Amino acid sequence: MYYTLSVIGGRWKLAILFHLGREGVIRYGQLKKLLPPIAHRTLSQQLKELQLHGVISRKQYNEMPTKVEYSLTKKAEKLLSIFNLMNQW
Amino acid sequence: MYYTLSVIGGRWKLAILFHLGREGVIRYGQLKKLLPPIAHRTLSQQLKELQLHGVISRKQYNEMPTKVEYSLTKKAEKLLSIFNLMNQW
DNA sequence: CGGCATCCCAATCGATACTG
DNA sequence: CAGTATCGATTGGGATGCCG
Repeated sequence: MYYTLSVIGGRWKLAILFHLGREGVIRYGQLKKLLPPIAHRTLSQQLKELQLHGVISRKQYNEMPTKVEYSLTKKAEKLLSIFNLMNQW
Repeated sequence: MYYTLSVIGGRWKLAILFHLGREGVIRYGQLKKLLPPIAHRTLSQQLKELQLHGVISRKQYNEMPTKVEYSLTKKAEKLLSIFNLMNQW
């Protein structure tokens, strides 16, 4: 319960998870466009925290220019029902 | 969704709602004992915010010494299923 | 007993700039 | 394109003390 809040409780966490849920796989830049006016540093940071909590996964392609894709993990998908309840409330 | 988080997102909000759910009606001092090491000012503040969001109700008795009781509103009871999901997650 | 005001520190987040 | 470092502004909440 407190754990759950610690995972989704950040300023942008819900929005990030929500968009990942809708888009499936998404690149960093795309995500940033969906979330204005989030700051670059802030998005990176929140993504990193979500990774550490194991709710999103990160896939990096070593091309130039860089390409990084994010998606939800299985663990995160179980959160979706909580989001639904929140929406209804 | 963001609204829900804004209501329950405080440092102690979940704990307060949780205890109110278990105890039903509870006095300020009792609640404080259940929540150490919360600061006096902090508890007052969080309770006030919860009131403003309409999830708890406050009943004051004009006795000496003062007596104030808190309880959940109907609105708050609908949150309980969300808490359950969070617990399972 | 419970609420409110004041002061203050720590965590959080944004703006900006540099890196590969 | 994406990540990291630095700095500054904002904010949440803790300590303390006064009030009815």
